[in-house]
Amino acid sequence: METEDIVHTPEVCNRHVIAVRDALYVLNGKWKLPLIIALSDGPKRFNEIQRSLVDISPKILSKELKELELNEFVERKVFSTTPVTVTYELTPYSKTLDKVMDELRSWGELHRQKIVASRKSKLS
Amino acid sequence: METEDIVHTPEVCNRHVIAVRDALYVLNGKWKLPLIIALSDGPKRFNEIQRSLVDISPKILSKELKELELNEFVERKVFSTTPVTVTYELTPYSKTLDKVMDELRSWGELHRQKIVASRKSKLS
DNA sequence: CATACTACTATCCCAAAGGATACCAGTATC
DNA sequence: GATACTGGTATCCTTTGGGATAGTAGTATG
Repeated sequence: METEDIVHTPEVCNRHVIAVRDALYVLNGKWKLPLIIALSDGPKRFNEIQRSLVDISPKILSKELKELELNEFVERKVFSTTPVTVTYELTPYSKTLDKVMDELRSWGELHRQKIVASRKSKLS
Repeated sequence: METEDIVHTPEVCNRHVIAVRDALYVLNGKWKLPLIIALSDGPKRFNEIQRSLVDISPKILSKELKELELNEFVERKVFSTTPVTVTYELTPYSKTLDKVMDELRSWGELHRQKIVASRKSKLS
């Protein structure tokens, strides 16, 4: 049942390439995932995010948040306090990324272990 | 059982960010995944790959193949025919990416559908 | 003897990503 | 009146990714 009866026509491969690229296009860049993870324990304000992700400049943070908003991973809420406060929080749609993130995370851990192990064996 | 008893300490989040970044670091760029998919139906020679991935220049192809080799996704084999031929093929380790790729692919398809749907609703 | 094939490398160039710094309006605080 | 807070923008700069083009050594083929 789990056997690989995959057909390797150029068309099928091409669809796969496109789908995977679509996914990576949305997730790539230096800050998208750190941002999503930073927001995963609740809404945060602009300056709060900037403080928790050390070394991100306001220009970059602004740009990344806009992109996350466009992709509907993040909702921006404005409160008319004085001064105005703005919060950013994850949308329900962002939860559809959970399995992708889990796989990326566990594979990333596996790969790091492998790298470390192969470094050691080369020091033999 | 599937409930989210995730602890959101900065340390845990940080480990997650690092692992996910490690994974994306290996997969990103314009050509890594097309290359892996291109090799998924068997070994290919350098010029064969270049012909099947239209528009990749030899410099880029060479660089990408070296990186894939470093990460042990691809094995390079030299045959002393005349002229020398070189083949590239996926390693068993590259199969550890299967689940990641599947998740990325299916999420990419989901996301594309969402984009298309939301475009339509905005044309209302 | 010229051309084509093998697998590349070298050089130069352009565009995009990312970052540093200064600045904006408005209000509150010292 | 100076400073600090809110959430950003504007400008300039550097780094990185990627691409175009030409060239390499050695052999074979016309």
